[in-house]
Amino acid sequence: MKLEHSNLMKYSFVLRMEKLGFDFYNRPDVLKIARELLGKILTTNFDGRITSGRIVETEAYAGIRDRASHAYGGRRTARTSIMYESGGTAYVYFCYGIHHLFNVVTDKKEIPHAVLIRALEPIDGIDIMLARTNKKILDNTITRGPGNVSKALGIVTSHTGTSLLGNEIFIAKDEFSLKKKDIVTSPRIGVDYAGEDAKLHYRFSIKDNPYVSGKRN
DNA sequence: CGACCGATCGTCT
DNA sequence: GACGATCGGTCGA
Repeated sequence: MKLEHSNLMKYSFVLRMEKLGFDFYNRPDVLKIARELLGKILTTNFDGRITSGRIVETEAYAGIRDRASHAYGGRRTARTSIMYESGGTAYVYFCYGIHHLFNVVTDKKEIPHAVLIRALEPIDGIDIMLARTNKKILDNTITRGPGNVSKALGIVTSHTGTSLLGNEIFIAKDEFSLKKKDIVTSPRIGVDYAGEDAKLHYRFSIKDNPYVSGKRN
């Protein structure tokens, strides 16, 4: 696939950045937080290797009442216990034997809400991302889908439990903002096992952004 | 395009 | 022992 650079990079500029703090994450409405995370900048800095991208797709997982959530019914295992930490913690788990999926834990301690980061538009460290993903040229698959996001940013399951208030993995806001009409909601991907909850519009994405996963926005 | 399929392994039952 | 909060490739219309 060949794309014009200008078409591929719609939101790759950065204005004044400010790291999101404890108060952003420790709020009860996970749907609101998932929506607000659109347009924010996710950065990883592992040994000075900095990669970042603007978040263009998220999914909310609403704790013990949500059949699609790993914490449904209050389920608490060695893996999912991280979800019960306070907001602003990374929950990373291994999926399908291949992918490391990155989630942001939200709400106060003991309330296991989380937001899955599903897609980014790359900003910094594109050369590093290309190396990590074994790609030669930049296209819109490099950070499209949650498995690819983690691969490009170097996030693996050992990062589960990392505080997002630190300097290794964090999310920042800048002066970028979205209008309501720029945000699309839809059912979550790959949660057919969740019965009625699979139909909920808990997925949020930026309209027409080429990095959003799935078929057509 | 859409449907299908194989890869691959940690986690939980 | 079964099953994924996935991805990328292939095949056929």
